[in-house]
Amino acid sequence: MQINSHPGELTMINIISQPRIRNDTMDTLSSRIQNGDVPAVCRSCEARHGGVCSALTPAQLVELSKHSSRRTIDAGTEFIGQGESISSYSNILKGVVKLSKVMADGRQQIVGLQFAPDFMGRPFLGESRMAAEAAIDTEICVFPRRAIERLIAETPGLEHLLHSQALKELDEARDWMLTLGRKTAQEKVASFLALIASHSDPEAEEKSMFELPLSRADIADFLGLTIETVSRQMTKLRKEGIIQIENNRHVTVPDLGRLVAAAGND
Amino acid sequence: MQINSHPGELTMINIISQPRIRNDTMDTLSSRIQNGDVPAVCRSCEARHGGVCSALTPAQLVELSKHSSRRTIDAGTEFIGQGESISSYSNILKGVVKLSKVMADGRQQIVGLQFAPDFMGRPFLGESRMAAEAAIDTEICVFPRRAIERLIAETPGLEHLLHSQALKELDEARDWMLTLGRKTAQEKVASFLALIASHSDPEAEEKSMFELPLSRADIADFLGLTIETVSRQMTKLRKEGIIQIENNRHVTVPDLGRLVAAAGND
DNA sequence: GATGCGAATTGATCTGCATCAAGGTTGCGG
DNA sequence: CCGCAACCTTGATGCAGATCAATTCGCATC
Repeated sequence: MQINSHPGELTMINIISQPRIRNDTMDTLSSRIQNGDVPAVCRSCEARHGGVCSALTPAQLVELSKHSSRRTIDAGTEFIGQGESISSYSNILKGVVKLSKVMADGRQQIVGLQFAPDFMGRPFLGESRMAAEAAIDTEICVFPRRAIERLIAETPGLEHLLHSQALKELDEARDWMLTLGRKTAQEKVASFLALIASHSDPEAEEKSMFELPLSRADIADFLGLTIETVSRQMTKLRKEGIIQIENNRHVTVPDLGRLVAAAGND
Repeated sequence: MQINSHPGELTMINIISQPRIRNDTMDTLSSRIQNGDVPAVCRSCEARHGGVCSALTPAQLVELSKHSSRRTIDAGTEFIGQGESISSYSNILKGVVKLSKVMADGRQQIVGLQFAPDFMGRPFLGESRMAAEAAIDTEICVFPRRAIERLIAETPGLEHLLHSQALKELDEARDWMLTLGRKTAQEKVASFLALIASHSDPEAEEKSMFELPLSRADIADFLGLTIETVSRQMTKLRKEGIIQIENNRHVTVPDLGRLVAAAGND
């Protein structure tokens, strides 16, 4: 296990003494929650609105926050191993996590990308069927397995929320199966870029600019290709004017429509 | 829509008058349910034990059975189209259903296989993101969308059951992503055979015999290959002694261990 | 700016699977 | 028993993407 905990940010208790950040906006968004009762740590937390915590009452938040802790995970560090037993769940607060499977001989496939404020963990199963690794610097809020499972049992809304997320991930996985099984290399790369664009800039209609959260090697593992093929297809898309590449990681898409067409989704 | 309804078997009401089948075994298995209160149609139904209905009380079963109907679907007929709006859910009672996605130019990928007593349908979403087609002759029990959603809201155990199935399907989809993205043609075919073997004969340790529920074309669409490649790899596996092929559809696996090794799962 | 190193690109060649093209098998209706 | 059609197998050839092999780029450190 290679979790990096920054001093003064590891536990909830330490964070409580920090100044609240962006509190005004949060209050606006969460008119239905009584902020006075919500733990201070949670008040500035994104996950309280989109993540698991949005299904909890203030009293439950208080209880859960006693057992949870924030962690910062550096890019490239694996924090759950394939086949490892699971003793905790977590919420992604910031960053991107890749879920991957490895074969005995080392062949690897990324089977999912998770963004904030996704919930991570496989409920009702003792061990992880894949590895989780931070693709870029990432912050998560970790809950002990026991606490979450108790909350699920007593809060139907929470199970509904996790069920919805599982269905969303299932839809994504099946979309990706079509990409892996039937698309050409160019379509695969375009599909990946379209996926990232839609996540980093959900309401963009035409133009989009973003930082790729994955290296070429990661992209290859996500698309079932090699690094070289990914690179060639990126240059091909660039020469066709569908994308512009600044710093290897920074991509501009002048016309999302053309990108989506190149991805084979017409 | 091409649903084939056999006269006398279409509605619950007609079935009520039929003799009960395998009633003794059923009673043994379901000691916790008062059979006297359970609708007669449901008493001989497999899905009452493994499927959605196992989470319902006898009173709920009675209510649901009033709105549900049995249907027989011939092999090869599509009964839900991609992008079609969903007005019902169903339980598979018998048979195999393939879920597939098609691209605009006709390329197709099977993204899931469902066996009895799986639940079919995408809760909380108005339209289907893929097509459903019977791979072999199949029987389903159809419930109106409204009825199921009402039951979910009032029965936490039902949502838990559907959540568990969604997680199971997600695990399967991700396993298949590894197969599609990183395995060779031979490993793909071996993986498919191993999958079918495990479904048709779950507790077999060494030897297994089964009927393939899919044609070569379907297998190709499931594996992201062509018919020809599937056929070649089947003969290759046969010549290597890993499988025996009787009638194109009937396969014998003398040593499951060797098959699993050929599938790349060591 | 020079140095060094991992990451990315680019080029040459190879190969696994697709594609194209015949046959062979099975089963059904006349 | 024959002929047709759907399905499967087998063979010959082509090509997309893998593999092998240099560069080149980006960026941090001195």
